Amino acid sequence: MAKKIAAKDRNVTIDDIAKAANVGTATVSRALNHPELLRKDTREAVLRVVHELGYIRSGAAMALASNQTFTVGAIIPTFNNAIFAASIAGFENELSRENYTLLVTVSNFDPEQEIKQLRKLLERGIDAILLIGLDHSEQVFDLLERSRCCVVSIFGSSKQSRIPCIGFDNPKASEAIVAHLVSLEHQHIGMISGITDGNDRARDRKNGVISALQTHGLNHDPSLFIEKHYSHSQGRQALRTLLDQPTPPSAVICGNDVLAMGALFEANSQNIQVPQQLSITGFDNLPITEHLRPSLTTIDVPSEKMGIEAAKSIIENLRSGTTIQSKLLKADLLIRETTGKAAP
Amino acid sequence: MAKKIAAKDRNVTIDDIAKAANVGTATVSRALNHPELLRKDTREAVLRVVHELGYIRSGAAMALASNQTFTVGAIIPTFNNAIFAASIAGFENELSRENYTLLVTVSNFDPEQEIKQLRKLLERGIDAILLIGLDHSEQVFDLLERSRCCVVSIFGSSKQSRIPCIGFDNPKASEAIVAHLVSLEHQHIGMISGITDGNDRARDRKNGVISALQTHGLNHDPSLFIEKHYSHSQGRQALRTLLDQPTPPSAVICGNDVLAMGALFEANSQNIQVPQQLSITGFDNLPITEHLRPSLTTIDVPSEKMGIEAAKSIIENLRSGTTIQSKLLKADLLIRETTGKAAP
DNA sequence: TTGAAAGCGCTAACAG
DNA sequence: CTGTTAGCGCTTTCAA
Repeated sequence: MAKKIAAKDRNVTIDDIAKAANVGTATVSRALNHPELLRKDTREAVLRVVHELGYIRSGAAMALASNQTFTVGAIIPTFNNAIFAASIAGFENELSRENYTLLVTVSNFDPEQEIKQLRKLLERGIDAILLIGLDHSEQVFDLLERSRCCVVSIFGSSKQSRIPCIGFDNPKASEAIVAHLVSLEHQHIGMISGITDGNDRARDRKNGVISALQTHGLNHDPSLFIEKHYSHSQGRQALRTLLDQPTPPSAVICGNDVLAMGALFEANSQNIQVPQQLSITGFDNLPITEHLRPSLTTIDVPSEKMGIEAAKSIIENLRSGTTIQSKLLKADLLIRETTGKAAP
Repeated sequence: MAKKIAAKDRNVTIDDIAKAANVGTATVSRALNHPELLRKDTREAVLRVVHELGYIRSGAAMALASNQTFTVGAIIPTFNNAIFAASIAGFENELSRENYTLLVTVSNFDPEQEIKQLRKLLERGIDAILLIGLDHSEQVFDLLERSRCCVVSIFGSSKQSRIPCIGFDNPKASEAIVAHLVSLEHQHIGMISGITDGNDRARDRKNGVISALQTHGLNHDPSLFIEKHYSHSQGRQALRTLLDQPTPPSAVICGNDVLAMGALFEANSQNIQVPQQLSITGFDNLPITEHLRPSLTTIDVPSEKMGIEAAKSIIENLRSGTTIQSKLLKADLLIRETTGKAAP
């Protein structure tokens, strides 16, 4: 009796299907994975039983036997920035269409966390993994190599990355911003950058600005370059600091849109006219930035597209073993209302 | 030769460890899962070898043998709304701390998609699952029941849900909004609601408004109630429609902050003074809403907290089999600057 | 405290 | 075209 309950309680397995359909387990497996190998009636008979019994395959058993999980991992710095959400959305959507599932973890911009999360993902079993940017600890590269797991990185811009990278040219984008501001006759340019330590994107953006400044024969005043964590309030605070300088900047370049919005909100609060008294630029083109008043001049980062392309590359690699090619997408300057002629 | 390469190419398994450490596989397993059962020196010896060989356990094999995956699934409507991102962030964070991993999929507000995704998650193998809201197709409940998978839903407010639910009282929040507007002497109140079909949260919020209107003896004018998909532009468009009515509302209640921001942006564009000429309310309290000018009056939805609580309940259930208790968190009205006295 | 060995449910040779 | 069967790498009795 107890036994019977236990038996009923057990999940339906491939053996149950095989028995009920009067075929071997291999045939059931084929009906599900390689239907074209079966005679039409056998296939249909098996599939009918599968439906009748509400059979759900065991991913664990499949993974163990076939050595693939149809699962792809991702480690993102945070969920609290719409830019990563957009990439993950594109990534998930594309994976899902090909019947892959997404395992997501968050590193909180912490290298140690990233190692831990990677180890966990590898242990769980993944066929491929998505990483953000190019700055990763040696252990990460090590684990990746030893596990021979397919990897793709997005958001980065290095041409000589150790892992395939679908990104865009961060420094070039920075240069476009500087060129734009210079064309508006700004001479005194400041920057609210993200924390550059361990963050290649933030570093690339900042260095791009600095080198462009030099290119245009402008002075790079370190006291006008502030690094902040990405948040509205940090952006606000940074702008306050900048405005407190002996000679405040006439234009502020921000490391991303969140910081830029913070700066813009602060300017609003202080009744500083943007762009008449102060120009502000962002980076990312979050959906909301076009609706702000004034709307934000920013870089149109292809966040969703990077996710989609990354997924496509991964799937192709998994299917046919083609090595993944790095790709540089374009990220154009979007001139909107927060930038204007420098006050005389 | 080829054989040797193949051998080297193979992943390190528990057998390799057992052999290298001169113990049985059971001992290795114990060293990793129940270290307290081993003598100190045996344990340490095994662990040393584990590190030396860079051993990574096979999640598939573990799952197959132990019938648990240490993986939890989640199906969210979309990544394109910071509110879900916040919940997922809290959820992931909490799971991660207990060494669980998160499998995320997106339904795009489509019941068919949800079924497909659930089936996929179940097949991949999950120990528990997080769902948004209480509206789910019969098949979802069916699958859940048959798989005996631990479930929790967040964001919903029904007291008599079929699945445990960690949410808040949506109708009550709506009532608070109406009461607030009434106290400001608004008599002509409109609403830009989310699409209510298949969305219990949107429905609860809308119905909450309608019934509160009645409670306060106000007329519910259906032409002032519009349903829109959640996006800034839909919010803008809806406000335009509302303002085109013969007698436009003096206050507009929005189904969420995204719609509210859209309405606010539209009002800004049309140079309509908020709140002097028009009051607007949101729902969710997205981080950005406090920085807008005017800042948005909205409902402080405990999005992250719901994620955290859900994760805690799940983990407790998985560990000790305690059934999950539904919980109603509070979601208070946050009176900010977009609401004011009705124009006379 | 440890080891041997029987599965877990599926895939993929191999054989027919 | 289909069935038999040997694993996949781990957990977990059961015995020692």
